[in-house]
Amino acid sequence: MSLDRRSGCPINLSLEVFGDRWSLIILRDMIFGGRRHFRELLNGSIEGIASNILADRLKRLMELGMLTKADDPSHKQKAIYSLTEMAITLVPILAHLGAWGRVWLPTSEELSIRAELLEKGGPPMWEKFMNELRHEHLGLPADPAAGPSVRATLQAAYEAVVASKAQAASSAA
Amino acid sequence: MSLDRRSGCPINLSLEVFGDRWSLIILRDMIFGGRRHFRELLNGSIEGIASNILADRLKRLMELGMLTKADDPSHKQKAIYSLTEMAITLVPILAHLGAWGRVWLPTSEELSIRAELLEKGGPPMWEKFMNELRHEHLGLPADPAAGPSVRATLQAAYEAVVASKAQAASSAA
DNA sequence: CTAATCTGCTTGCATTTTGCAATCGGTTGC
DNA sequence: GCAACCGATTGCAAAATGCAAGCAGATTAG
Repeated sequence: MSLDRRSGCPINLSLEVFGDRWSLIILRDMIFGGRRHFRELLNGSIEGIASNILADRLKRLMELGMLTKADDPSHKQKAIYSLTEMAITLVPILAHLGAWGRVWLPTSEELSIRAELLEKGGPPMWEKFMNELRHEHLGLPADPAAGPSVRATLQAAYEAVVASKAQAASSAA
Repeated sequence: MSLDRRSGCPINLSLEVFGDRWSLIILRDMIFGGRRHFRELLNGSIEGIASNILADRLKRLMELGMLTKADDPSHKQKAIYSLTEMAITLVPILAHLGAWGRVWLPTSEELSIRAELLEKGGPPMWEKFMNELRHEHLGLPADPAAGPSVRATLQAAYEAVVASKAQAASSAA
């Protein structure tokens, strides 16, 4: 379940890590959606991952060093998954990927608003976001002068688009 | 053979385009290796793609608008594949992907030197490279004051590492 | 106390995708 | 003429994926 190592090319090896249909989706939901539990990931992703695939990918991502797993102290049956630094440094790649997809692919408006804001925010916003993730997942100290979190900002923008679309739909009816 | 459209999320849609083990490898070989013909791609990639998979992916990438195909005027049986603007704008993503892989994965030295230079060159180098690709693949005018091509620069660095490794091996024997 | 619900998975099975090797009809260089 | 090369295609085995159901233990609502 580790790397095949078809070649030592950095692009090839990166593809061996998340060049499948689900690994990066899981990481996206953890990073941007703040999901930490199995069921949250299972029911939360709009693409509808199957539970056996999710279990397999979580295991694989742990073996590759992208995730860690711990007991949730509040619930003896809950496992809590955390991003490692290796996964947190994917943020710029996800930002670029979102920006590219927004330009060239038939994205939906409400789901691309986050990508748009993240692109406009640029590297400074990505750095701030990565520091917030380090705080949440690695226990590093939070920036005391931080203001609203990047995730909350993106989420608020998403909800505003959803609300304005609902408004437009109801006034049309 | 077009997009499944599991969701309208930009990251998801990007993954549906090149979130498999081969599509991005083919694009890498066209972009960085300058390959334009079926056989070049078949025999050129160190990962060893199978001919049926290559044929399938070329077809798929054409349907998605990432590649075009034309007759090679010098040979009635040769087809020449070209990158579209959509594919050329992947250069920054490939650069980030290479940089990430170089940090976190067991890359080989000779194959990661290109990623290192591309990372050091930053956005200005990426832009120059993209313009060179636009000249090669889209027929846009070349920058008259350009100097050596980015691809040639990267290739020379790769060959220098290979040569120095061969030197070290022979002096050890 | 008890029943329903929730927890992170696992199992069995059908379908789809991939990988491998051989091959094809046509073109080209010698 | 003939070997090498062109972009594929075919047949088949192996692996990955998708789907629905189920599992044992923990928790919670009534």
